[in-house]
Amino acid sequence: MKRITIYDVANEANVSLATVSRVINNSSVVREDTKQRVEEVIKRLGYKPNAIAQGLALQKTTTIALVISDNSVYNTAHTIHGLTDVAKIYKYNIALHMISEGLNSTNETVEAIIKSRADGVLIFDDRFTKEELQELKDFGLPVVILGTAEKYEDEGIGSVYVNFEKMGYEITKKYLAEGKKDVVLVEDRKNRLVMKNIVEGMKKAYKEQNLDFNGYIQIPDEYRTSYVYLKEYFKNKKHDAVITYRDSQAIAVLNSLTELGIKIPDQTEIVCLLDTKYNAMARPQISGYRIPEYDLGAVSMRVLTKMLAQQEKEEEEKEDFETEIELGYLFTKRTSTKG
Amino acid sequence: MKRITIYDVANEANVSLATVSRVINNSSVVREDTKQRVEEVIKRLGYKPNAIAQGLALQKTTTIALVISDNSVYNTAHTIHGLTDVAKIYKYNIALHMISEGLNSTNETVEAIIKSRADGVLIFDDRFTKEELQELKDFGLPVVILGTAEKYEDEGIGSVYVNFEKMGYEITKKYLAEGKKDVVLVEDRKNRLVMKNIVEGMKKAYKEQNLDFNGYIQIPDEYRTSYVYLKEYFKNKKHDAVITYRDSQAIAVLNSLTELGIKIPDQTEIVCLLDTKYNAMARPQISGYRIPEYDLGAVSMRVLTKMLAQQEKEEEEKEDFETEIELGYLFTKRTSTKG
DNA sequence: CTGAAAGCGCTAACAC
DNA sequence: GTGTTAGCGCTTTCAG
Repeated sequence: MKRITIYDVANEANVSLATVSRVINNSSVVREDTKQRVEEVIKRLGYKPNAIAQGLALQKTTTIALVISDNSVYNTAHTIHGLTDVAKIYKYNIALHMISEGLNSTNETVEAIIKSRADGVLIFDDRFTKEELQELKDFGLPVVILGTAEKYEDEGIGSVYVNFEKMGYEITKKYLAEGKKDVVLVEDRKNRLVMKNIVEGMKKAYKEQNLDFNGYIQIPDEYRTSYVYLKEYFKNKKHDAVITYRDSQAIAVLNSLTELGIKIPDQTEIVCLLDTKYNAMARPQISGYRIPEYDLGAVSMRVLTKMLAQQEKEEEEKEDFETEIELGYLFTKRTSTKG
Repeated sequence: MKRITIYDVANEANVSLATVSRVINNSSVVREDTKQRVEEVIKRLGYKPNAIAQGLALQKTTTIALVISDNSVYNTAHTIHGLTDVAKIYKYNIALHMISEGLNSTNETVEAIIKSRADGVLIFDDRFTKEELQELKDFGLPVVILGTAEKYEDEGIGSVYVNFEKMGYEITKKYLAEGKKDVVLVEDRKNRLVMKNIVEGMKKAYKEQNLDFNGYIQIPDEYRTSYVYLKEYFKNKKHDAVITYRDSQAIAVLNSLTELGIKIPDQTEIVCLLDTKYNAMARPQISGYRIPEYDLGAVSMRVLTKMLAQQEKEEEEKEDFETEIELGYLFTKRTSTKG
């Protein structure tokens, strides 16, 4: 299996490999006729430049390492779509690093990324430690964290996120203003950091009314699905409003309450913070916050490419630009809520 | 930003770079004390072997190109999970190539994969032409196609799939045997090849009873969601059973029928061929075929690694093994079907 | 406008 | 056991 190299086309076209290199890179001024000749040979021989060799010579791979966790992979499709679309525009390749519970750690992933000599890193996982992120930075890799609202500003790490604390605050405040004092949040064990943010927002709203928030429904370990637990839970507890993060939980709440004969939204309202099409398919339809998932990916990739471009520049040319971007969200009222 | 190379550690440890290479590759017999010394230096300097340089020297990258289409990405999470888990075991990296409508073609993707010098290719998209697949093969790349039942045997291309034709045949046959002669299938425009397979299976079942199948409900172009169309459609049409491919369509059918006052499953039964957790959340719960999505990824990656291992062997040592693997499926009866 | 040659970081014979 | 050296395929000065 002999693969065509730049030497082969140089020989065949009676030019030096430098010239071939020039035509495949559209660089400098190659005389039109020799360019034509070389291109003809390239086509005839089916030559494809070896990106690995280019990577070695140029000291850059034009690939971005994308880190996803086995938790997040189940709802990152739109985000990945956005991110790959932008990567395409800037001609970056994507190396997928999946963090799979029990199989590999964030630590090993950092190691793998560094060895791969990716040019930058996009992380969709909130379990990386400061030290691990620092290791990437020390290696000269721009890093963008996606989806969490933690502040990394001082670390020089980019981040693109939705402010779930604010979301939790706003929705709770609204209910409290309506005199509904019993607003609860259903735990999502797969997304602890987001949960923490939401809880903080809700607490803040309660505190403003001089009330204590203690409506965090934690699902005990022995329950595989929240549905099973919730169905039991709601037998004795009534709430003004139930808030969930994931669509499946919102639907579980809906089903539990409906089956217990509780009227939605009259007796209890339901809101899902991470809206999906499935919320609209439930009956009654579940209200939710639509977050810009595609943009989450697209914007973070764009921030990363900017950081990469910045690296290339001379010290005095560097521009200042935003590396922490908060994305908006939009409440979509459906029939699981009133007013 | 000076990065540590193998020379740096060789100097620091007072050995040649060959020795360093030996210890990082655990190869041959390096004396224990020099090994220790080298490892100490590697650690102290924070040296990480450059996978790009290794790739150039070894003529292999230990990366697999994974092709996913913007259509399939929305329901490939489990498959990707399975596939990355196995890749991890065999220490393969994954390069993600997303085919995005309008942004890039299968053609360009083939080009990118070849340039990247990936060692093998996993394709989760049914739009590649024979010529494109051939081009990959001509370059010496083992290819495994994932998810479609087309036959590539003669092309020496692996494939791992679920037999949807059989599924369509079986479910239809069952209904016909019960005397229910009006079974329909709802179109899914995003998955034409699968649709074709299902229709063929259903036709076969009808033909065996000397009946003609003409229950393929095609959604006109002007309808953005099947729900809108179906709700109108079912006003005048009653069927014994409605079959869909995607969960969202099954739920759309369920909602349409319920809202029109049609009793499920008494008047019409609903079956979803690609079962998901959302089917279990609908009320009544939708029956469906559970397909082994995780295994689809895991098995295809395993087949690919076998093909890769085979390449390494001498001609006479090559073993024969299955490169076309049909995965099973399991019908999960819920309340949208009787009997 | 084009060619010669050095170098990117590493591996793998081949010596010693 | 360990060192020397010739590539792997490409880019990029530097001459001409």
